[in-house]
Amino acid sequence: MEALLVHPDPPPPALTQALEQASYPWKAAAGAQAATAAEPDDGWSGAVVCADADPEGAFALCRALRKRDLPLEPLLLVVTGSQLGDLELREDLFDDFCLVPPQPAELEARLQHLFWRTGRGTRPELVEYGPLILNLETYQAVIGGRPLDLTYMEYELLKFLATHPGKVFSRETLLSRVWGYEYYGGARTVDVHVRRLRAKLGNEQEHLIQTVRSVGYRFGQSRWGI
Amino acid sequence: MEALLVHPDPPPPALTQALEQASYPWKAAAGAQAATAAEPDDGWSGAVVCADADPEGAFALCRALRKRDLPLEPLLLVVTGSQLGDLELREDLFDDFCLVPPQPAELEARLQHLFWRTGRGTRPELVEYGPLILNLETYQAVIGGRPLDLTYMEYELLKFLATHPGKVFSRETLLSRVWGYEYYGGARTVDVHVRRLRAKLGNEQEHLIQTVRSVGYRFGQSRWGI
DNA sequence: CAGCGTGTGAACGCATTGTGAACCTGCGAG
DNA sequence: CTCGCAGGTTCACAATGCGTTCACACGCTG
Repeated sequence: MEALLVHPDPPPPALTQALEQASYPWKAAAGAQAATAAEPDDGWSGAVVCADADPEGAFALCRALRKRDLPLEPLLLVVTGSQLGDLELREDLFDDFCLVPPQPAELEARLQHLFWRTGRGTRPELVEYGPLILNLETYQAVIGGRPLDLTYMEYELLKFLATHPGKVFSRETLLSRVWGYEYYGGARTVDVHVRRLRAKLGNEQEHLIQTVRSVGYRFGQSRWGI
Repeated sequence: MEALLVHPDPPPPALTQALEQASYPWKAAAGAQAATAAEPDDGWSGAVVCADADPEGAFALCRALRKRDLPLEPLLLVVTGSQLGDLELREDLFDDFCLVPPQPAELEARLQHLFWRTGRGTRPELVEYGPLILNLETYQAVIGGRPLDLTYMEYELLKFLATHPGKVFSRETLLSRVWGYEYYGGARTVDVHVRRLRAKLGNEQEHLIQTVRSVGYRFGQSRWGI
């Protein structure tokens, strides 16, 4: 996801903390010029403008962002309680607002709703490891840009392994954590699924799942290269 | 100015106090029926729904208000901090939200902004995805220029799926979000409606609704670019 | 009553999955 | 160096779980 434009530069700690906690990428900019200079190739995904310290500058920035060829949306304004009255004649400068200090959960919900409204969809939940990307919402997997057509159990197994990279799991552990039932008899089950996974990963990437003899399987590189 | 619809009946004192202070006229209603019964001749000017005491009832009311011939707008939801997570898949049920206890100044500013937005908002109210266009005002659907003759449930199901492209939904989720009741017994219902939808979409487009085995259904392709 | 929309149970077909057995491989013992 | 074996890989096949499809019942509306 592209970055959010955040004002001012540097932003107040409470705001950055809330953004980090909601795991939205962001870049700060002091003014309209800086915002244009630092803009990502695909454009800003939105803006969060904090108006408590320098209201004039903040509103000026909002106005500039709205006057561009492609008006920047969505724009979330952060204001103090005493500034609420100032919003009345500036309704066109923002899409939503919240009060200082911004609460992470509220900020996240507001951004979520704004992105939904502006049609950009939701931020996908991803599991990433090197060339592998698992999209937990769409149940799709991609390795090095190539989509993987995985069955349900394959996906679940890969998801479990990829969320604990480097760690070795015994077959029993995998059976109970991925399959969800107690192990009774079929350790081969894991082997075969690992094999099918490796086959679908392809020659290039099949080393991502390593066999640890007499122990189990590990996903990804161990720190020691073994 | 026409009255705001307020839920529940009676509303929490903090809410009424804030509304009085902001001098918005209002009437309380406990549910969808009461809301229809008490509706002014010119319709509600908007709604403020407080969800802290009875979330299920509140969301049901929102859904009902949105499903009317003329969906009620704007709709402001009042929630507790712990309910923020519940908003994620209900983005279509409200236009803005604020936290309990509602602060008069914030509530006034939010209502002000909502009225401004809906007053001059650009709202053809379209849902678009590739060749598919849903006109939420006229309840018509078009695929690749060809009009679709959908039944009510088919339209609702397609609308829900198309507003969350790429995301996989279980049958239970679809039942509770589209049908609006708790699942008891009929997962086949979803299958059959999906089948009827696919049939009407035609051979060309039926792939828009994909089956994710052991999980559910997905509309459209996921986007990896973001 | 006919027609339509909708929900539900049952039959069917097939992809997925689990399992046993054969085969391979690495490693230690002798 | 060779042998034996424990453990891993691969294969083939059967069972089962899941989705699709069909047929029908129910309720509503004209």
